[in-house]
Amino acid sequence: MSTTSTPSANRDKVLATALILFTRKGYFNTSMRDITRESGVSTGSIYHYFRDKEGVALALYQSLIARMQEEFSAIMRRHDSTHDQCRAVVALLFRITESEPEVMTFMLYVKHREFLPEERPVCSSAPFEQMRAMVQRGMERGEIVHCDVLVASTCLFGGAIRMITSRLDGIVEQPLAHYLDDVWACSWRAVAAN
Amino acid sequence: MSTTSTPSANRDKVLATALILFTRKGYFNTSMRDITRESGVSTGSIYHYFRDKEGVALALYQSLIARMQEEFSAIMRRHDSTHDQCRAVVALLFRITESEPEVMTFMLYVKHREFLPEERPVCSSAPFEQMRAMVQRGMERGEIVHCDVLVASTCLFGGAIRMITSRLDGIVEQPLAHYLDDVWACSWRAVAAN
DNA sequence: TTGACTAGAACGATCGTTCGATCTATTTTG
DNA sequence: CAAAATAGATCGAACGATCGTTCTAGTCAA
Repeated sequence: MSTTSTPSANRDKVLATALILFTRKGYFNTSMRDITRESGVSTGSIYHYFRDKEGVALALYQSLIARMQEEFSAIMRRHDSTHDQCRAVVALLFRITESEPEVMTFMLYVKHREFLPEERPVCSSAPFEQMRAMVQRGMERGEIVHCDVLVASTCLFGGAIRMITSRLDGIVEQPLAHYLDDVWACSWRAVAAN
Repeated sequence: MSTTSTPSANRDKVLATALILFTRKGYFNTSMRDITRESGVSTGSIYHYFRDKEGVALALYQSLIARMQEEFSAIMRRHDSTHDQCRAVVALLFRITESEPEVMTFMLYVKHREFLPEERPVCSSAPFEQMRAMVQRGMERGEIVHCDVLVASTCLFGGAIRMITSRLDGIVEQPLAHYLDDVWACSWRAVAAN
């Protein structure tokens, strides 16, 4: 099967399937046989593209991190003030949570340490550092109250991020867009300079 | 029947060992053999006290939830205003994070759904509902700005909770007590009525 | 004697991974 | 240009390791 249209079509199929299964059932509850069955790609092919099961998870993780990093960079280019940048970040995260919940689940809600022991925690990945950089700059500009950068960015984004995990948990019933204005009002008030 | 339990020392030893191993290596990376080796309790004894591996995790989870529920109830009894209650909650969580990081890790940072599929998510467990109840009451009293209760409690505690997970991740280097005042200032400002 | 508890060898299932065979498309050779 | 050679993909049966759990036997207190 799978008349190779592009050489790496199967590679992408494996990654897409892994994202679904890893987020739905968890990494350890997903066997390689599950991935071959759901993706239609044979064991041999998977091991041709990836070193092992961990390699699949790693490739997935890095591709999602990279994507997020690009989107954040675009936001930083598009908006000037820290206020607008950070609000755009929250809006983006809310949007992705609704349209691609698996992506958000894998980024925020999966405990990577358990199956990617080499990898640093998500919180120290590039996108999170970009968020801290925005806050840092906002502090220098006087937009954000002067205090520890870690504290400020944690408080600024903490509410929104917990809102996302609550939504992924099914605690929040309405689409996140419905809460965006309220959440942002609270979040910004927490760190606004005046 | 059910005589007042003089709970077997071995049962507690298993739970204590499981807490350490589950949080250090993860549930799926911890084998029953690991638990027998580290606890010194034989396989047969473990299966005498617990139905299966999941039963160990479940007992652990429920005991920690119950303990937290009690501590929160004590806080609600001890303090009057919502402001003081919620601040005491954050202070307590920060304190536990430092003195018993495994407890906090297991409560906040472990993805229970993967090995306790029957259990509801942490966010809808009793302690989290207590937190929401405090906020609700604060809103009725006029201490907290009137908006969706879920939004308010998420924003009020979101920063602190993310601070905890960051600390558990090793991103935050100072003991959490060092940040308590700043974090609480931000958190309360996010939802304070005036 | 009974029943709660301890012990650890053994079992069956399942897992991640390997391996040799086969197919296909591209490149090299005669 | 045709044929042969090479390299990249694909496939799935089979392997060895490890897992959670069971089972039988034994201990000890009441």
